[in-house]
Amino acid sequence: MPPMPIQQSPNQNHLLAALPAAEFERLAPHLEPVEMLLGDVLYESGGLLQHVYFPTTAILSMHYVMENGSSSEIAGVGNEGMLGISLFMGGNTTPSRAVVQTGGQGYRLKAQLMVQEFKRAGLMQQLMLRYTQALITQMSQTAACNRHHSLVQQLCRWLLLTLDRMPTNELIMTQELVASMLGVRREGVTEAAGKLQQAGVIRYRRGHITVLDRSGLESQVCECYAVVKKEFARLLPDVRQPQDIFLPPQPAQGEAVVHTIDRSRSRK
Amino acid sequence: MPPMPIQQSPNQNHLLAALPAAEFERLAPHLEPVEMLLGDVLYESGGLLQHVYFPTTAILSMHYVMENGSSSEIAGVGNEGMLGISLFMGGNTTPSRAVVQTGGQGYRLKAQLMVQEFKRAGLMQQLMLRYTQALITQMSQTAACNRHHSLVQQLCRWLLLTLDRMPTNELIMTQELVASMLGVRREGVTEAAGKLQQAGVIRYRRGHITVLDRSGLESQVCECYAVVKKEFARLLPDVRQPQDIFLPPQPAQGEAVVHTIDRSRSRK
DNA sequence: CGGATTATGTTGGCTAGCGCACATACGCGG
DNA sequence: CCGCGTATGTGCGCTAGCCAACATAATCCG
Repeated sequence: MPPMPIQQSPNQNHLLAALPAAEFERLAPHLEPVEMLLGDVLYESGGLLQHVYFPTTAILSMHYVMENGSSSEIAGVGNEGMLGISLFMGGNTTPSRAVVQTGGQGYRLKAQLMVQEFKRAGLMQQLMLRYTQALITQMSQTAACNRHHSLVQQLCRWLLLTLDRMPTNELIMTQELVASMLGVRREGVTEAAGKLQQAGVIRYRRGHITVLDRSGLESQVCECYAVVKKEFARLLPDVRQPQDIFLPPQPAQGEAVVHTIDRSRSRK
Repeated sequence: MPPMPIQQSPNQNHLLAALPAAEFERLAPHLEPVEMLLGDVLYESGGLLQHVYFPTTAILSMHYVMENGSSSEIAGVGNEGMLGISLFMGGNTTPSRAVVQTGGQGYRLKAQLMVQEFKRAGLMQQLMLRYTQALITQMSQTAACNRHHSLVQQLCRWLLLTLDRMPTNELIMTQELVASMLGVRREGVTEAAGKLQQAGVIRYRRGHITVLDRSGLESQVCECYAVVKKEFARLLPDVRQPQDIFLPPQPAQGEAVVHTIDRSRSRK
């Protein structure tokens, strides 16, 4: 069937929704609704950014492709955020590329208008900067997670983050694709997903992954998911939050820390 | 011997040096020279930022410490950059901690003054945002590198990045410390460093690592180093660049590494 | 309906890096 | 100049995840 033009509204994107009326009105006429298909490349590595994107139902993904062909996701962008921060950060390009991870809708805004609005130094600017800060947390957490946690844990993290950006609990996505997101082999994903299916947490068939038991994911995921969620909640509190946020027993921030650089990685 | 008060000047920091005269003059009276000792913790995870730091001879490091005690460097900050971006990005804290990786001098600026200056939306702001963008590249490249490259390659990358921030070619640093930076075992570093020493590229003794042959490092390092360097050069071209820059076949010059520090919270 | 395409399952061998448990030796401080 | 504290060297078993080469099966499409 043809892609039916589903109704969407800009305020399905949390950042747009959080804009004060005045700023929103100024932008609204220029928000161009776009349909994005799975696999579409929105930014090529090193290319100039023509638009910024505010997904509503689509999910986007920033990638880095290495010389040897392997790739890793750097960060994902759903209706909680936007794609194209490097525009107002000063470079007009990024060394990463951006692709559509889940087909759907969104809005885009011409680069020049975005920069213009940013330079007004209003709430829009503040919002964008805070979002960027949250994105930085997500990226650095991913770096640490890549290093220290198992594939299954990382898969759980990725599924939860993706789930939070979705209206349903079914991802349209091959294991191959998931593998390229996590930067691992497809077989590795098959194995990890197999374990989760065995545990009754997910079910999958050709190109579809359905989450049956969200709390099952939460019980296996590493701390990284909660850290990212918490930081988003802290930085963008006024922004509508996904239904259920996973925040374990965590009492407060300001944990017991050692005084010098951690020298005993094996101290449990 | 006592730590002799070595002469330093704010323009030894590339970001400060790149400020237009007017903005620099405004800030100068408030730049407070500080001596930072190896191991000092400038920001604790989740703590409030009291100052931003502009290293001149010191090298700082942003870390993330995981629940199981293992840790990874997220980004380093030397005289090419500053510590404390989350201040003007909107959060007043970061989930990461910042420590002194190489003792030395620098300047710090009270948080409030920094924010004030940033809000003037002058060149200072632009500079800070560009720096942040470069930092993002460094972080995401690290994430990908963690995933796809060997320990030796990563060690080379780290050594080169650190070298670029140093006046000499000798790091005061134990293998244990390097290990905690890279997020690997100490024994792994011993092995990797052993290989490099065997190849005549470095020499080390108890707590000292001397780089004998920079080009040797460059020939073994992965692409990640060049990507980061190139991005810094692109985003901060007006900023004074370190002496020798590694950019293989590339015509353009490029170099500048970013780091941020703040010792406000725990001072020994 | 049937064949081509593509996603997933499986297997075996391989290696990097982990964890642990030491041995050794450097060099600072008394 | 001696000695202890700590940085470094090594060895061994182990495991996660890699690489390659398939077998099987679901879906698309003619």
